[in-house]
Amino acid sequence: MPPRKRSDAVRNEQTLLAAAAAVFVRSGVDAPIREIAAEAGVGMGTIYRHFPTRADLVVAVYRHQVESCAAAGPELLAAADSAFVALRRWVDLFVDFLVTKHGLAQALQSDDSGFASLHAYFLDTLGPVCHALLTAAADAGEVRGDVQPYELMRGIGNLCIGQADERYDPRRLIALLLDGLRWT
Amino acid sequence: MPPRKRSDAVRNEQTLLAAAAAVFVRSGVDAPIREIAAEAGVGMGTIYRHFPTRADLVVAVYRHQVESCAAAGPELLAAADSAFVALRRWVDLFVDFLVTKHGLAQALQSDDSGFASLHAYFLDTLGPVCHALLTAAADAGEVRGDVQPYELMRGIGNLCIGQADERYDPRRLIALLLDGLRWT
DNA sequence: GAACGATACGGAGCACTGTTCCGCTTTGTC
DNA sequence: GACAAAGCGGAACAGTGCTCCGTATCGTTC
Repeated sequence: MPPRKRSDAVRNEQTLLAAAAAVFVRSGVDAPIREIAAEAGVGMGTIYRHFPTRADLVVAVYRHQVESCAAAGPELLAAADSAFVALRRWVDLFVDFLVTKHGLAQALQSDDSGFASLHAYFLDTLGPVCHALLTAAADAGEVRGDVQPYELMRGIGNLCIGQADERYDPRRLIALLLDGLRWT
Repeated sequence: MPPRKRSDAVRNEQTLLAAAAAVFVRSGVDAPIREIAAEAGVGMGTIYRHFPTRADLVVAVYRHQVESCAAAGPELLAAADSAFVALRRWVDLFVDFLVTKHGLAQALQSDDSGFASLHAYFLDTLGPVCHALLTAAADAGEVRGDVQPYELMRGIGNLCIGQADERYDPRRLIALLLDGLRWT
């Protein structure tokens, strides 16, 4: 069996998660590693030891929220009158999550190697949920059946990139996209 | 009247444009300034003197193509049977332009100060064209009338971000978006 | 074609960031 | 208390944007 972790390591990991969460809010998920290290009061080596890539840190910080979003999918499907409504509500949750995390949508598309596994994590966790909603809506004849979960999620993520202002509300365009999904 | 420009300055500006075009193809519009300088065989100071910000260089390299895209708008409107078809064709041109310039769509959304004026240039040049197409289609009752050119262009630009592959074709989602535009 | 002021050039230098690496410290155990 | 293993800190290196100024080149004037 693996040896128990040292108490200082456990403590530092928690400290780091809290610090990263605070810094992400303040400076976005692209914040300099040094800034997170300073916020946590640890050295940079400590961050890299616990979270070898930036994606690991981002995933750790947002894991609960992502999983909660994943869990909401089946619930919405069971509760809503139509599968399309469930899909729309789930997309709302997804969008709410993305737009409140500065730079996260951008990071999801970044080809920066430090973010490589972020893409994969989101896809693995939320992809099946999106697939279920999409399939249900397609089976009910509420949306066309030739759209894949991957492209829908990526499209939605892309539409969330950039600072929203009074001239650009990602939700408006995403609503348009979902309308386009329906039989024409 | 302003004094004539020095011949070496004129020559260098042309050399730089050619070099930048080549490097943008190879390494994207985010390529290091040093790489462009090396390609052109000039010092970095020379680049910054001619093109103070990266956006200036990008605009200079792509000016002709952007203007040609802008010019196509009215022509398509005059030639096509319906305003919606004209809009769709124009969007195709816009998308073709964006997806063939690695990193350009990303740059358009970047809040990096070096790209700040790029956004403005695209908006100034293509915004009115998009507005005309959108208005014509709305007047013909072919699309809803509550969508602004800015949000449409930005949405399309966003959908073009990231490497297209067999799982993600920006054109598919943009077609969906345009379909959503017709929904009343 | 020589001299000269204006213009432009080159690249060293600074600031900032990601990432690695290794000597030092802390922890848990005996 | 002593010891090995685990963990820590931050100096150091590499890549990049951008500035600044000594030097080189150009165009003009005589």
